[in-house]
Formats: sequence, structure tokens, C-alpha cells
Amino acid sequence: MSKPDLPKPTEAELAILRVLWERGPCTVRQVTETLQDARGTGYTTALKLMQIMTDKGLVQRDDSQRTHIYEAVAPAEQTQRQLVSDLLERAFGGSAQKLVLQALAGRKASREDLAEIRKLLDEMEKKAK
Amino acid sequence: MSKPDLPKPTEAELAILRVLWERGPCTVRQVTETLQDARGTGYTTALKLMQIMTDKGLVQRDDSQRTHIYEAVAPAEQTQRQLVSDLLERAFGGSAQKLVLQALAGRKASREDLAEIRKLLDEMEKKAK
DNA sequence: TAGTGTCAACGAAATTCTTCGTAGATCGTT
DNA sequence: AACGATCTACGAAGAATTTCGTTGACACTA
Repeated sequence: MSKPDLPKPTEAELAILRVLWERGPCTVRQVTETLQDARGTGYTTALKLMQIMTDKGLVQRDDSQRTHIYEAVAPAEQTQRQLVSDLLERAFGGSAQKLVLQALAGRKASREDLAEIRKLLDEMEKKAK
Repeated sequence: MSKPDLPKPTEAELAILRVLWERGPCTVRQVTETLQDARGTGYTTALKLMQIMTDKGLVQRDDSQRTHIYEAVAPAEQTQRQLVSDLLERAFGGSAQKLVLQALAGRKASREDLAEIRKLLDEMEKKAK
């Protein structure tokens, strides 16, 4: 009920969300500056996308000033989980184990990363008692 | 060099690949039957997609018989890894750890799954020594 | 108040992805 | 040979996504 069930962001939308997650509430100008290098996104393109995202409910806008301030509605973790779940179903038939395996395979995961994940497993096991 | 660098399959294409991974080489008819229920994909739609996929190099076709036989070019694991890597970059800024965390979070991963992943970690650590 | 610059809004073009109608070829059966 | 079923090929429509040009509003400054 409290979950508005946001739509899955498109590729370009996700790029914008990442900026908002990282920098916090931003103007279109700020988002454009950040994406200029990475994706070559122009100002009006970013604006249009952010307007669409507002309609979709992915971001919310403070338009009390002339220069509007945009903010991601869902925290990074929530959207990330949604995206992973989606991929899990679409590509792995729901096997989280296989997904994790492929996520780590061929990657020189540092010993620290592995330890970090191990810790996570411990916690999950404890909780799932 | 030996990696032809296949394009990322689209959503509909991935659905077809999954059928080919699971059932092995198939005719358009067989793929359609499998996808009929899950996605309501019609025959000509599947055919068209599979032709496009042939052009892209995602599948290869044996057309020595009147009824062509299609087969996935890349094994499931390779494409899955590609997709996970892609999501890793696009949504997680490259942090495999965060991705794994979100993949397991909120999921009632069975104790067996967790043990399985733990085993994987052991192997990786050994190898990465 | 005229000039300059920044902004949101909007629509339309461009691109990519998906679906399907239609046509023509081939095969097996009668 | 004619019929009906099945197949590939093709093109085009439809939908979703992305890009950008243009316009008018607003604000700062000289």
C-alpha cells in the first residue's frame, strides 16, 4: 500500500537516478554537467527525461523556485533490488545462486570484497535461523 | 580475438535465448509454443526476432532442411555474465559486493543456497590467492 | 528598459524494439 | 495436379525510448 510500485527505469533514466543518488537533490543543469562527459547528454535531453521521470513518479520536483530541484523518490537500494530481481527472473530463471556466481566469476574480487560478502552470508544465516 | 563480442540481447530476445538454452536447438515452432503461454508471443513475431538474432550473431541457424533449426551461439553462462556485468556497471557503479547484497536481500535464500555460495567463495579465494 | 543569459515547456524527429499481416515456396496427401 | 498445412521472407505498423530545436518566461545587469 505504501509501495507505489515504481516502474523500472530505462537506461537513460537510470543514469540520471545514479547522479541523484550520489549528489542528492539536483537541478537539471547539475545533472547535465555530470552526464555530459559520461554519456554526452545534452541539457534539453536531461530535462525532458527528468520531466518524464516526474510523471512516472521516479523523481519528485521542488518547483517553488524558478530553478527546479529534482530528487530521487526511491533510495538507491530499493531500485537496485528491483533491477536485480528483474534480471534474476529474466535471465536466470530465479536462481539467485547462479546470478551471484556469474556476478563474481571472472572478476578479480578483492579479498576484502569476498570477506564482506561472507559477513553478509553470516548475517543472513543468523537471521534466517 | 576469439570473442565475437555479441550485442546485449533485448528483452524479447533474451526470452528466446532462454528457451534455446533450456531445450537446445529448436525450430521457430517449438520456441513459439514455449513462449506462447509465458509471453503470448505469436509465430511470426518469434520468427522475425530469431531472424534478427541471426543477423546479430546471437543465434545460428541450420537451414539445410526446409524447417530451420536455431541454436544459441553463446552458452547461457557467457550471456548471463555479460548481463550481470552490464547491470553491475549501470546500476551499481561496479560494486559487485552491493549487487550480491541486493540479490540476496529480501530473498529467503535457503540454507543450501547460502552454503553453495559459501563454497563458491572458498574456491575463489583459493584461486585468487 | 534594452540586452544577455538561463530556465521550463513542448513537440517533433530519430532510434530502437516488438508485433503482425501478407505473400510466396515447399511438403504431404488425396 | 489440386488442396491444405506449414514454413520463410519481407515490410510496415506500433510502441517505447532518446534526442534536440524552438519558444516564451524570468532574472540579472548595464
